[in-house]
Amino acid sequence: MVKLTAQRQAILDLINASNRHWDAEELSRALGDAGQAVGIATVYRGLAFLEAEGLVASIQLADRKRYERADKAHHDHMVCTACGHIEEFAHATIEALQEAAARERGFTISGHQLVMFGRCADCTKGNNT
Amino acid sequence: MVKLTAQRQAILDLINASNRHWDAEELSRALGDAGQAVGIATVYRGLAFLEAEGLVASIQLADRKRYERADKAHHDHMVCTACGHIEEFAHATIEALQEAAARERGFTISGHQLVMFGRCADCTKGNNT
DNA sequence: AGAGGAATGATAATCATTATCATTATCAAT
DNA sequence: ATTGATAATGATAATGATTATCATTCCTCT
Repeated sequence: MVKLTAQRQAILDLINASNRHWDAEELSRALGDAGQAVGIATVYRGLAFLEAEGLVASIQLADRKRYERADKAHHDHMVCTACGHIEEFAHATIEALQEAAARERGFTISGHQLVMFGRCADCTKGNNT
Repeated sequence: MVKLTAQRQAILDLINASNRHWDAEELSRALGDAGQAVGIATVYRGLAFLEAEGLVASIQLADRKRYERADKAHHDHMVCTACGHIEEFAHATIEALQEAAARERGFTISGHQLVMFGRCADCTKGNNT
């Protein structure tokens, strides 16, 4: 079984090269621009594979799924509804309380997602739409 | 401007009548079964209106949006990935910590969503798929 | 070199949601 | 009650992200 193919490696490299939160199409386009064209279907499959292997992480937003590096400590996200900026934050206490709440209810949690929506610092000041 | 029409009232009544988390199609089907047929497009528009008015609340899951009563204290959700059961939980401390984290970063939060995924108590015991 | 199995890529299909548009209902003023 | 303006409805088409299909290509092992 092959697995980490050239295309998947290219996707992974691109994600690892920054702190961006990419969607599938952005990745396909960026790879094309870099001379390493990868079909959109392959990008989707590659992302599913990379995520299953724990090599990339993702957040499910309302409209699309976005992927980011996995080699960071666990964190959650604040999404600016004005400019799209995504900011990360980690909070050990919140994590611990979540787990406790799940345990109390007999839930075996396999994951969670906390997303806060609002206006980032810049947009709060600048009065963006 | 009219607003709370018969169809919207019917949607609202149905949602208020239980603790279920409905998606648009379930609502349309249930209304049809109850002799009060409402077109699917009207259900979507009605839900958007009702949510904008604060009359219903929603959670955005990976695949679809689900609506529930708004006349409950704020709470978050645990979703069972085996049976689909949705359980609610409220945690004032988590809420407060979230707000503090946002404030620290200059974020003006307008909302948030915390969803935990895993197996509910029954499915953990019963070994469902 | 050839076979078997997996990955790729172009494209069709799917599915939730939104847009379109003709028709109908509602409200206010006559 | 009739008209007119405005908004809502419902059937259906369109959209957009994601997944499935399938012929072709690529590995890897023999």
